[in-house]
Amino acid sequence: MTLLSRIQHTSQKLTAADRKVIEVLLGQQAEAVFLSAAQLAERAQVHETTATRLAQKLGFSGYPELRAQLQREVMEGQDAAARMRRSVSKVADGSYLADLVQSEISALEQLARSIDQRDVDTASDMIFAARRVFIFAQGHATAVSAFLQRRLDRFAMTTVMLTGRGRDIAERLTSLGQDDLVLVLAFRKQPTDYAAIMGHAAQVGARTLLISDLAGPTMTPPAEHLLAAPRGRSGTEFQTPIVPMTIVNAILLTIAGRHEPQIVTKLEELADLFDRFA
Amino acid sequence: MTLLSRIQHTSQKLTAADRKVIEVLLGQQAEAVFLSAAQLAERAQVHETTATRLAQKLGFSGYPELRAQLQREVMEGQDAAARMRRSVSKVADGSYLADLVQSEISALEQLARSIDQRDVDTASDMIFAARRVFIFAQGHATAVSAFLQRRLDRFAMTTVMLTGRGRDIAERLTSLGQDDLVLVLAFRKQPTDYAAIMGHAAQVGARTLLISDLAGPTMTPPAEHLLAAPRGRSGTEFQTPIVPMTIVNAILLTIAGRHEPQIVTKLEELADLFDRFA
DNA sequence: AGCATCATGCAGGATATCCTGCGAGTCAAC
DNA sequence: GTTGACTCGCAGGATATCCTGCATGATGCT
Repeated sequence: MTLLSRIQHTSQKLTAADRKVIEVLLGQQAEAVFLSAAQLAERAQVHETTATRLAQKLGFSGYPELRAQLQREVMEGQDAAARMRRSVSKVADGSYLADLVQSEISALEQLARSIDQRDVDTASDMIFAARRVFIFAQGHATAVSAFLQRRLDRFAMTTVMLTGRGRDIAERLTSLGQDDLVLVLAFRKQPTDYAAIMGHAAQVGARTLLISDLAGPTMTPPAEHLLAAPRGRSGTEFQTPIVPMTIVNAILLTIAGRHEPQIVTKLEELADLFDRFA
Repeated sequence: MTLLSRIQHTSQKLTAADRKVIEVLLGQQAEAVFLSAAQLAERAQVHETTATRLAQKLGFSGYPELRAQLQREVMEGQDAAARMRRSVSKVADGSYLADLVQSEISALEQLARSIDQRDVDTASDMIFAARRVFIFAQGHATAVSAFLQRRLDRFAMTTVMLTGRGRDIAERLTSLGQDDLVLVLAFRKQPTDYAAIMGHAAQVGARTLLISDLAGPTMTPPAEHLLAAPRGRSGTEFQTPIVPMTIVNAILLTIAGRHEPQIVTKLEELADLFDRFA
């Protein structure tokens, strides 16, 4: 039973003080969900007791239950995606494709909420300004890094892949200088060589950019700039590279958009090159 | 100071248990704002104490302060999300990220309409039944194929990558037999070697599967089974691998789901299962 | 192996939050 | 004016929530 219907159902027995409380409760829902009985009462200019008794009048065992109900309602109201997800999984059970699409969509919605365009701008500028871009990725992240590298090459940027282990990376890192950028793609947990690479970058004055998921903020040492968003299905381990892939695409689009003149001509030159080979 | 920046700033001092808590905190923000220290700790599978101490490490006087900070940020974030959703129509404000997310979402919705789960089932069975899977991909499709190969390897399947040009491919194709499957990832236009590969496969009796976009139906000779969906942003030069990537993920999920003792319907349960393979 | 350092869990106390018995005040009916 | 019904606030107890000292165990270094 919804809070509103409970209120209507009990409206005859409500006092003036009760109505004051309800006014705050419904009028400031977004904040009210966090308030204790005393805080709520203070906003409504009534005594704390009134809050407790109102909750009981409305059929709850006490104030905390009332608040929990309000929390549920507010969350559902705002999470339209959740509502959709429920109905879909109910209709199309056994359809992995439909389920997957649904969860990817909500992951993308979450992405838009997690990262601001300004952060993307910063990342784009860092890449565009770099003399060379060293891309570090391991495991599943290589799928994203391969894509990124191809695109940056198209933009006529110089990229260096850091894919192997220890030694291989160290060798390729020797030339790293202060005009270069180290771009790390890492998910789930901090890669073994992460600290060493970041440490070296800091030492030679290279800039650092980390694209990650929830593990991003915990990696140490921290990168100069971080783009991180949860990769779908909070709590579960099932995660696809869709979200980081989209982050990368947003960066690429931004580079293209903000530096259109240069990029476009590079692409045209490339088209000529292709023609000559074909 | 934002919670995220505090986490980054303190990342050196964070323990494994701390990270678990942070994962829940950020991954399930919407719900975490309501949880008590004990409830949060339970979700993160750590002791309540950890929550308290994490809050102090991050510079709060205690857990309640941390939660209050999270509440503030979530509330602001929701305002921001609402603002963004409202201004989605006018993309001119330079928010490439928001625009991109929006178009990816509609591309995914289109995908769910274009491909039926039964087609995914067929593809999954073909892959699972194959002795070896030969994966052919070129250009941007390699990003997807690399991902697919990694996953199939985790399923303990035998994969062979066909990536190079002409000669390289021919050499690796010599062993192709009738128990094998040729899986082609190709977008935009038919790759140069496509016809040769498909021809050879037909000759030796190998099965063929094509994952593609709008160009798929026009490729000749046709593959035995085709999974194709438009990749959004029709007409634009910039196309992302999100849709084919999601097709591949659906296939992988289906394989995992159909060949596991227990029949699982929920994606949550599948996630665990999938993780066991991954 | 031995030691130091640190992370983690436990137990108990401190605090915040909530509930309830009691009484003062208000109002209307008689 | 008295009574009764009701609202509201207070105070104290009950409970939930949180914090901290201590012990244990893990880890790493010498």
